[in-house]
Amino acid sequence: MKNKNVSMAVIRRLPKYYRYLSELLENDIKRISSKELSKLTDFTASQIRQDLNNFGGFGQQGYGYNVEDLQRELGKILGLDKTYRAVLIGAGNLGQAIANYRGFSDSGFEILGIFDKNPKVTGKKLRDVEVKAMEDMGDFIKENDIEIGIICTPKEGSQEIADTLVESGVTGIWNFAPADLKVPENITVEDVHLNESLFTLSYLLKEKK
Amino acid sequence: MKNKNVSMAVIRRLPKYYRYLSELLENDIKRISSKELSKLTDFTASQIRQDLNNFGGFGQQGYGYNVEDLQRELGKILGLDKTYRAVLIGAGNLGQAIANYRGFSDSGFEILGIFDKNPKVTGKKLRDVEVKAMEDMGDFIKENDIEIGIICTPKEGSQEIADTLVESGVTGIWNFAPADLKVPENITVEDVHLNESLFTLSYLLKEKK
DNA sequence: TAGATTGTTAATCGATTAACAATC
DNA sequence: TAGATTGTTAATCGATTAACAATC
Repeated sequence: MKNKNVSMAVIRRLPKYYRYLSELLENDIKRISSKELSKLTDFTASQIRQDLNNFGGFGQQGYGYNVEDLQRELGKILGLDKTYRAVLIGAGNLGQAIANYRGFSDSGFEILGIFDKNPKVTGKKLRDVEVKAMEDMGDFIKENDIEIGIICTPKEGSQEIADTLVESGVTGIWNFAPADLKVPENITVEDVHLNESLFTLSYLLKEKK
Repeated sequence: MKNKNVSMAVIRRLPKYYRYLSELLENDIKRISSKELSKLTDFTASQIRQDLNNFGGFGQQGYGYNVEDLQRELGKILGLDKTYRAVLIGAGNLGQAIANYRGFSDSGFEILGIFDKNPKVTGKKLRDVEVKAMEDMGDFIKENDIEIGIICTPKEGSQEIADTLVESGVTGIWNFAPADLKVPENITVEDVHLNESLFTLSYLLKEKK
């Protein structure tokens, strides 16, 4: 698999390919050309072929791509064939929403521990997982081989939480706190900055006037 | 204000500038150079100057930028000086989290109506707003001059909801459903595709091994 | 004034699009 | 086989970085 130096632009398009291929599969469509996939995704056919060829030659001249094969291969490329062990920090509104989000466990992400610093919340259960105190997090991560931390706290304290996660052995962080976390370069952080998304919407609304 | 044809890449950096400038302002820092801002944001100083100059010459040679002025100007550029009237559709986990999210009303977004198709949910209150039946949405939007619709439903039905929103006069959609909504080109859609973010994290984790 | 730093033009880099030979 | 469509190279486009004159 020749997947060296794939640009972030390409990587962020992969989930969309995967989504449409999964839809096609559900609808029992067997084959698709880059041209047809272009209509669905709004990427150009040329770009689609370029993107896919970063990972291998999945198509066939004169035919196109086999939907089932390509979907499965993209799933592998995205790492969806494996399961990840995760903890979630911050059992507020957003944390609860993420913990209860089904699409999440469906994609192979298991939330094994939930932590909150608020004693009023600890002890409660979310999806069969009891909310524990922040102090217990480090040991829990080590004992349970946790790979991913999901930060659903306010920005205050988020850096300290990230530090603890990294010290305890987590390699990836899904960060919903509106802050840029500083982590060693071997650690992956994927941000979901709702504020920034909202501000972008605000800007675009104003411009369209 | 010479803000024609500003690229999306630039626009998506603006909220980050705004966030750091707001932090500097809180810490009573009066001035900042592009070089210093570069250290905070991890964008290059050159890029920062280019970006800002899309909207005007906010700096002063030999001095840098006045934090308070620049923060205020960026707020205006992002449209944060105005309030937006919004409705939210889908009072599930995520919908509740968004409805209760404070940073949201703080940024000038008011959720005036919440709608759900589930009769078990309608009638309940979220943040003083009663959840209404889907059928009432169109009229509510027209009567209350709603500008923004926030879609927090599953992908099933999300396109129909978008259609109703647009028909009723909404001009912007904040979309959390994992689908690409088809809307007329004068309508703005800002997507938050949690699935795609998660898949990207999954991919990156696998690569770092 | 001298030093610092902007605003802006020019150079570079990277990503997208176009073209087409290979081939199913 | 003829038609279709890929994989891949070359051309174009756009975004980032570098450089520096203007100027506070």
